[in-house]
Formats: sequence, structure tokens, C-alpha cells
Amino acid sequence: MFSQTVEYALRAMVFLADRQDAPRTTEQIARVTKVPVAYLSKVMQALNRGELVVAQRGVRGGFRLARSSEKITILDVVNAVEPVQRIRTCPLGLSAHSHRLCPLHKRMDDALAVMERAFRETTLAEVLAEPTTSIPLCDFPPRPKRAKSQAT
Amino acid sequence: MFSQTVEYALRAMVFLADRQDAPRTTEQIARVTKVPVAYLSKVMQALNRGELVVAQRGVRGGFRLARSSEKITILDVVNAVEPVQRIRTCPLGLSAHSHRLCPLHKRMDDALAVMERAFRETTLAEVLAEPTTSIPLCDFPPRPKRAKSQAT
DNA sequence: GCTATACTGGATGTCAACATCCACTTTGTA
DNA sequence: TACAAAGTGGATGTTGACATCCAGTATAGC
Repeated sequence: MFSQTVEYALRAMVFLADRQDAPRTTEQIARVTKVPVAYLSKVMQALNRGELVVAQRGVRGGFRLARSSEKITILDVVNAVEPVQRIRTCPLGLSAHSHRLCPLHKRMDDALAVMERAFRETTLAEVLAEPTTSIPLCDFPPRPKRAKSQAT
Repeated sequence: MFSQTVEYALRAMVFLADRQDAPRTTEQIARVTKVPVAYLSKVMQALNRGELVVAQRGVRGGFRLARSSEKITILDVVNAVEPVQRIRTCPLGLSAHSHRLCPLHKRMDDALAVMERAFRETTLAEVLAEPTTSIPLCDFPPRPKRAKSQAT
């Protein structure tokens, strides 16, 4: 249902959100998120074009979030790499239905709308702050972990 | 978000649900639903294997619904051609998370769950009976239209 | 200014989804 | 029984998503 690319982009963004203290290189991100590094490089370019991350070349460079993790939603990430295609016109190309979907496609679009909404309402910060589940992404190496790492 | 194959399968099933009086040939279905006939043939095979339709060879043959349209859900159709892949284990393959998804994947799976639920709760009959919208699929040729075609 | 580091963009390869074609089998009807 | 209609299964072609590689460019640090 979700493409690999979306999955990769989300992993990378969650990782960056969790480690905002310094830029992370593509290689670092790839290692932790287990994404093929060469491909991740393309994904990061897309995220950069989508203005979700900022790229810094040269020594000590890498990627950082372009804005606070509270202001980046799952939907932002998804849309940056592979925009959610809502069904706006009947896929059969019926001119008569350009503004009014048939019942079938209305249902399908409703489902997409629900998903889109759920994604729009969840920020990276929220994902990281998840109260009940303790693990941030999945296999992050133990965080620097300052003594008072509340909710980690 | 939805594959072409799912789209095709749904169109075909809605058409069959709307025309249950006699078997419909692959060619008939293809013409109305605007699906490539050769490919539709494969899709119909999948629906047949999924026991959603019954195939009848020979003269006057074709496909019919395997059971009443009230008993076939959108989800049944989707699952017949391309099962919804819920996220049950962490895609990163972390053994520690086999039963407990990390927050990110939990959210993604939640979204899938919502969609799955919506699909499970909608039958083909309901799609066809849609009260407010008058058009069955999109480009069905004018139905035989018996005067009192009560919800079929 | 040099150099090592790290992102960028383009060319290329691989594979699964989408799509087509055709020989074969089944079956209703004359 | 013969034939035409219609689904079946397998081989094959096409295309886009996924993935890799590398030459080029920008930049921090010396």
C-alpha cells in the first residue's frame, strides 16, 4: 500500500527529527534506517526539493530538518516523495463526472481522505514523543541519552 | 495509492453486481469498464480464484457473481487481487519488535486499518444503491431499467 | 588556495506490475 | 457430433519503481 520510497523517506525524517543537534550524512542515515545508501541519496534530494530538509555540503555537512519537527507532518513527508493522489475525477474519464464522483470512486476517495487526514494530523514530533511505546524508530543506536531523557 | 489492478477489479465487480441477470463476457465487461480486455481476462481469473465470481465457459457463458452483492465487500475484491498488506512486524526487521510496532509504523498501520475497515464495511450492493448519487459506476450503458428495480 | 568531505545530477541496470497474444480446453446449441 | 463461443494458462513485451554508480560541484577546515 505504501511504496518503499515513502517508507524510506519517513524513516529518514524520523531519524533526523530525533537527532537535530547536528547534520547527519546520507551514509549515517542509511546505516541506521537500513535504506540502500545510493537510493537514499535520491530520496534525500526529493526531501530537499520539498523543503523538508536542508542540505549542507562539505566537511561536517549532511542533512538537517528545514523546520521544527512539530511543524512537519507525516503527510508533508509523503507528499514530498510521492504526492497522495486523491481521486478527483472519474478514472473512466467520463466528462459528465468531472465534479461528481460515482459511488465507487467516491468510496475509494473517502478512504484516501481518511488516510490523508490521519497523516496530516500527525507530526514527526508526535511520533517521537509517543508516550506508551518506548522505542523511537526501530533500531536507532542508543541515543546520547542525557540523564533526563523524558519519554525515551 | 491503489493499483490499477485493484481499480480494474472493482469496476468489473460493480458492473457484474449491477447486471446479475445473466453472465457477462470478459469482452462485455472490458468494453463498459474501459479496461484492456486481455488484462481484464487475468483480473477475472484472479477474482474467480478468489471465489468472488463464477466462470461459465462456452456459448452464452461469462462471469457471474459467486454470491449476492450484499455479501461481497470492497475489501473482498481488493484482497482477491492484491491483499492489503497490514504492517505486522517492523519493516526494519528488528526482532525485538515482532509484536510491538514502533510509533512510526504503528501510525502507518493505523492508517491501513482505517482504510481496511472502511472497505470491509461497504458492500457492492451498497455502492450500487447509493441514495444521493444516481450513477451506478460511470459509463454503464442505460440499464434495462425495469420500473421497480429495488436495489439491484 | 588545497583538500577532504558530502551533496547533486545524470546514466545505467534490474525487476515486478501492467499488458498483450495465442494455443488449448470447456461447453451450449444446432 | 460438430462448431462456435468463451474462459484458461503460459509465453512474451513494455514501462515505471527501485537501485547503483560515478563524475561534478560546493564548502568547511587547514
